[in-house]
Amino acid sequence: MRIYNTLTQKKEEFIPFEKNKVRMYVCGPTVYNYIHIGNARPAVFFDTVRRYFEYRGYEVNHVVNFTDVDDKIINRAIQEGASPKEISERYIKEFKEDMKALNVMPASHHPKATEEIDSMIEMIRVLIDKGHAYVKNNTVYFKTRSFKEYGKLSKKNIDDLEAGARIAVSEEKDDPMDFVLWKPKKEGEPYWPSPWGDGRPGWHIECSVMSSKYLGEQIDIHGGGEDLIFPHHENEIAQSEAATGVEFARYWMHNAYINVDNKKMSKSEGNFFTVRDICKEYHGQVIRFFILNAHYRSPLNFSKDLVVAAKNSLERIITSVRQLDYLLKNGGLREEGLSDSENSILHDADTLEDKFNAAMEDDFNTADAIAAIFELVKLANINCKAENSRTFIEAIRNKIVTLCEVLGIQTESREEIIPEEIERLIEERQAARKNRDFAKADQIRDMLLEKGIVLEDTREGVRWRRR
RNA sequence: GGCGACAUAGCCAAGCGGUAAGGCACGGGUCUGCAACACCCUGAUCACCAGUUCAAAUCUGGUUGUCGCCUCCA
Repeated sequence: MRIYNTLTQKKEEFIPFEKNKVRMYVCGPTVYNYIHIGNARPAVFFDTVRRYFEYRGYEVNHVVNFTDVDDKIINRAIQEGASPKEISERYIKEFKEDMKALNVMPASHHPKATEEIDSMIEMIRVLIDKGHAYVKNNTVYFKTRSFKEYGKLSKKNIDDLEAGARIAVSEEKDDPMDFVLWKPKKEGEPYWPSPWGDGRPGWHIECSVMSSKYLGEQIDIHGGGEDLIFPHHENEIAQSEAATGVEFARYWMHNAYINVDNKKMSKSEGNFFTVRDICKEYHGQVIRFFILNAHYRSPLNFSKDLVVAAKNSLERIITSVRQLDYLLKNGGLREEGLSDSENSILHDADTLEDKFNAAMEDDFNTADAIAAIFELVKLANINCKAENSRTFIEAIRNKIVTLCEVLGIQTESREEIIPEEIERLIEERQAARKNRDFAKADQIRDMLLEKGIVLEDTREGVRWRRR
């Protein structure tokens, strides 16, 4: 298994701290709004990473935090006349709903920043004790220059940063690059007591703390969007390694953005599409498929046309599985074992499975993995007939379904039982067709189409599906 | 100014030194009463220039263009 590590800018062999176990932390959302399609990318991608590891027999401890105290949440609360807690709780709920639509499994742990304040205070205290942080006016700052390796992830050096700094230099800080670990309370904002006065934690300290609490001081993989590299992840490294003295995370994985018109999409730009809105028109599976169809480190453009293309593309896989299910149910398949030619085809299918695995082993090349699935689909479409053996059809079908499932793509027919009404109409239409009463046959087909039922006359009989 | 990424057929997208995966769309055909599904056929020398090499989309240098980080942000 090879993973591209932002830290070394190279693909590296994955060697976990503990054999067959993966400790993975992925920065989660600040919960003040519905998530947009760009936020969906890391969620879907790292969920796929987790699924792949599990498929390969690893035990994955996957942590995704909720940043539930933050300026944006507070602003939103003021706007809506609600409390920050109401806002964050509402959007945590909505986030989980979107995850469900995208078929993203709940993480092993979903810690909330506001429930980990004690641990944050503890870590800040350690940093002060070790001389990596200082207090001024009830504010605690991290002393960036005290951490010699600062900049090792983002490949920046402090002097360059200061030269190009665009922020007004706070006269309070010893150095412009120092960042806040604890900030004092402001009127009307949530606060917690601390040795440095009432206040709340800075953003970066949250992740350092939640990561070490749920995964230990050292983790295998730390993930997130590439915009988090600096300053967020750089600061996390500084805090964690300054506090513990050991390497924080071995593999840093960052996904590229989803763009609109080749421009970054972000909440602050306002050029974004929420997952919720897209799901009104397209199944969450389509979005998931759209995301996985490109390599996670390549920028991906979003547009309706591209989603439609993804939908049609995914439909091809689903149709194939539906046909196989149809054969298994209605095909009158041979019950004896495999013929020589079937064995040979199954061998080809195994080769494609190997291709799928090799693609995933190579830094999670989901695009290549999907290509392997399509080749498998073609193999099935060409070779799977009613004359085949049940064992054969089942083997092919299960292979496609399993590989799709590794990517979190569901192919199972949603409806197993044909409602009697539809079944009756299909029979009626078949009778009409037999009598060459095509007008009546078409009338029934149109009627069902209006109800969202598409009929397909195959050699093995009539198949139907929902639009 | 510093750091980084990218440029492959109409579109999306793999490729990581050995002679261009896969998908969508278009067109032609087979199947079908018609349709849908499926199948077959059809398409690129990889932004440009120079170099390294027996061999480059893949390595090096340069040019052009696009984007991102350096400020909350997936």
